[in-house]
Amino acid sequence: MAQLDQETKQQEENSLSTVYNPQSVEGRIYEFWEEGGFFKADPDSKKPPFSMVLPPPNVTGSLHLGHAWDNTLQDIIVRFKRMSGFDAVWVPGTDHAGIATQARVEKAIRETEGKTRHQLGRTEFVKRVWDWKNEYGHTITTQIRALGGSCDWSRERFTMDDGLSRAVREVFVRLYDKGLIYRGHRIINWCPRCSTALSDIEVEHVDVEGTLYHVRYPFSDGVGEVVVATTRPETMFGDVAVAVHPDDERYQSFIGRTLALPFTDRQIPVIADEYVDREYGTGCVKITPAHDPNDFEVGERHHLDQPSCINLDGTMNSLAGRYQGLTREEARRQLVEDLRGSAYLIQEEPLTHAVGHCSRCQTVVEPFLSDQWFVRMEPLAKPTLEAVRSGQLRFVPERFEKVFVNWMESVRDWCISRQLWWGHRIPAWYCDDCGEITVSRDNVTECSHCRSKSVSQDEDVLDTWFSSALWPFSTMGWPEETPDFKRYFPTSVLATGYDILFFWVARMVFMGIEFTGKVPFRDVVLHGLIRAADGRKMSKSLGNGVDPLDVIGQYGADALRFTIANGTSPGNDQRFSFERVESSRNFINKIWNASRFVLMNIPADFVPFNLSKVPLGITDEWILTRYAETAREVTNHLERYDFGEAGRALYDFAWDEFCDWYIEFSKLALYGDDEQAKHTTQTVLVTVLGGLLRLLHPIIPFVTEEIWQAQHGTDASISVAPWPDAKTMPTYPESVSKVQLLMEAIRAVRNIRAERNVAPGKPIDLYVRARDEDSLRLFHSTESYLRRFCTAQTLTIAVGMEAPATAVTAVVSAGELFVPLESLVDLAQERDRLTKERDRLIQEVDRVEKKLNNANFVARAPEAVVVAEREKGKDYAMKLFAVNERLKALLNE
RNA sequence: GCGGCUGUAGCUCAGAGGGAGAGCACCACCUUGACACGGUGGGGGCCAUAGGUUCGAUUCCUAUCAGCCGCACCA
Repeated sequence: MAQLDQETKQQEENSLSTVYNPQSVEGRIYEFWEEGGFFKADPDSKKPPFSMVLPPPNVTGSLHLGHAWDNTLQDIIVRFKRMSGFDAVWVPGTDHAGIATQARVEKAIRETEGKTRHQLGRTEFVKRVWDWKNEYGHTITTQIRALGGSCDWSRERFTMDDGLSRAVREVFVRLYDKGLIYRGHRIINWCPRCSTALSDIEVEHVDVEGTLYHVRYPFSDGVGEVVVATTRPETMFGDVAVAVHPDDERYQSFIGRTLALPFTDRQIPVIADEYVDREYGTGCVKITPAHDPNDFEVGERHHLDQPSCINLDGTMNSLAGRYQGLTREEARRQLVEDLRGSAYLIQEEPLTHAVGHCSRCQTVVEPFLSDQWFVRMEPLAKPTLEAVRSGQLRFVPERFEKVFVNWMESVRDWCISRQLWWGHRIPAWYCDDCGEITVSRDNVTECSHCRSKSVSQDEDVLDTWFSSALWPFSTMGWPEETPDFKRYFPTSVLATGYDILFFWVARMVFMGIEFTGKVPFRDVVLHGLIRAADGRKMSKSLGNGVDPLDVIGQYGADALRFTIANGTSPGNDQRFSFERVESSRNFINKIWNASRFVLMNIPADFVPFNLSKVPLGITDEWILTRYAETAREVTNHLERYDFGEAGRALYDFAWDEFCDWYIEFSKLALYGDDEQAKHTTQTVLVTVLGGLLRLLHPIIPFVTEEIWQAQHGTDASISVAPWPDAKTMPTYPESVSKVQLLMEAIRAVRNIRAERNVAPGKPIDLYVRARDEDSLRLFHSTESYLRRFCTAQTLTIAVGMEAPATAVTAVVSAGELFVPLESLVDLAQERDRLTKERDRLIQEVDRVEKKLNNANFVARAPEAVVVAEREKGKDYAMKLFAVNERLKALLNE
């Protein structure tokens, strides 16, 4: 045992290990890349530029599979472009993620010191967040490295960097000056738990089982009543009116009368407004302007008060009388009970309705009336829609254009102020003396209107997406006209998940157009969501999340990347399963071992032939052709962002054709006596492997680099090796069809062996009846392959030979193969076999004949299709004839 | 309500106007001088349903059914 261990160890030291071990490779390779500066862009380069920005992840977050997905796709793109001769830059960076980061640091401080942020004070708290960022802010960028991301780290940015913060202020001031940013007293979405305003898209509408309460509001004079229907009775303390439709005949006489609001001493009028739907509920709507956006508008029209009855923390205020201090939920429960008891409540109707929830913490959002900052969207949306319609912005897959346009067309003003401490503070100062607002790029010490020194800055910060929206140009140095900005903006491609199409992509587009006059990227590549193996969303609460770092640790980054890339079909979700990662790992191991084989069979001082100057065998020509075709396909797929298809083409070529067939074919020459043929084969092996590695490199960068190093020494990196250019590669279609015939024959014999339980190693006598002179030449020229792959001790090839007695027959396109068996051939079994084959062929022949007999088909189908169909027909007919002959012979025995 | 996606082998999913594919699983055989994370051979599918376009539809169009996702909501 000890000896064996030692042997294995020695073996590993001497040559590449038989099992690829990513853990011992990937870290070293990434360091090599980073130290070599291979990913650094060069603005002075003569190459054409290609640029991308990384969607900035949360600086204090850690990598999840969604990141892994778009990072992998982006890395594939940028590596492909870099190898294709572009000065490619991929700008990385992180996002300050206002709410998430603040909440996280608050929690940490609460747990360690038992203090709230208010106890620490704003300055101290912000300092703590920076400390946190400095300590944990490298986690995610380290993880992107572990994944193999070929980012230009010298250009790394953070949304709260000085430069980017300057860009934020510049944008704010310019929009304010143009009237595109304003401060307004409006109903916004308020999250009582995060205690901040949210934008419309940060609210998720979830269907909830609720109740429609029918509540009696008596008239003040004691004569009669109206019945209002509401899902939120607790807001009645903020009611200022009850509205009915002006044309509603039932309620004409009510309009203008006064109601006594139950449980209060307040009197509210009945008003008429067309907003009311006569069909819904009772046709009487209580109007609560401070707690409902529609009511707010009704209130504005009728110049009504806007009293709030709920505090920012979600509890009831003094207007709610004895319910003061209760939470919204408790107040509702209590109130409903009291209403029941007091006979105000006349009906409770179950109702499913959509209720807004905070997308971050799932708390029910409170529509709240407050002063907030908004971006006026209409003037920004217009040029954006124009850019999409004119094709300056391309979506992959296309269908997202429609989604994007729909959203843009109906977008409402964007609430950008957040009641947080972590973020870009709004550059607006209020004057205590004249009450005017001063908005400025620089910090303000005196009011620009009245010169008063008594000014104070707005307490709020901006929505994190406000700074993310500037990312493609703020990272390039804007508003300065830096060399990077001039060369790399607008960027070439943006790749991200469709879940942030509105949050991020849309906003980058209109900000880009507004401030640079350009769409910030040409192509938007959108991928879906990674789901758990059972198809459910991965989530913390379900505990079914998979940590990409665990996957990398277990299987290697390449396996994860290959899995994700191969699972990508444009715009669709994919399920993650370890079975698929395993199969990727196996593929990588296959590449590793194929490479080992090639390296083992090439002398250290090997000088390859010039393949255009030496005679090639048909298998050489075949694999070179298939290599060229694969290179062309993969290139096309990558250019169209068809990552899954690219991966599949490579998988099939590498495994089925290069490994299973060519490497096996090559052994004949490698272990043979013909030095010239051996050298040719070695050259082909090296050529195809080298090309294959380069084609694979964007998807699985580590293993391909490791092999490349073993093959070429350590001076250069495959990451900057030239992309295989299919246009310059010769192809040999004739050899391809010949090798196909050869493979068909080999498979047929293997099939006979398997069916007849003839051990693969057991030699047979093989008789080959060639169909014609061409086939005869083919079989003769491939004799050595037939012998080896059929394990034939004797091989007899002829046209028109007599079938040997007691032989099993296989009919192939180039002729018939006879394998005489020592044991008696079971005639019945053989007849069954051939009869099955005959039936299949008859079907095929019928199908083809039907087609060819159809005059319309021959007249209207493309010439090539008709020709191909005729060829097929001939092939089937010949095979059928041969099978029938053989059956006849068997019946005579 | 409006919009979109998905429905193909037991499972997960590709695919393309002209002979149904992969991975995993399954069956049989094989340690053959790169690889058992391997090799060889094999079984398995009216490509959701109904119409239409077409010489030809699993693929394009329409409708239906089923599942999923956005957006908008009348309390």
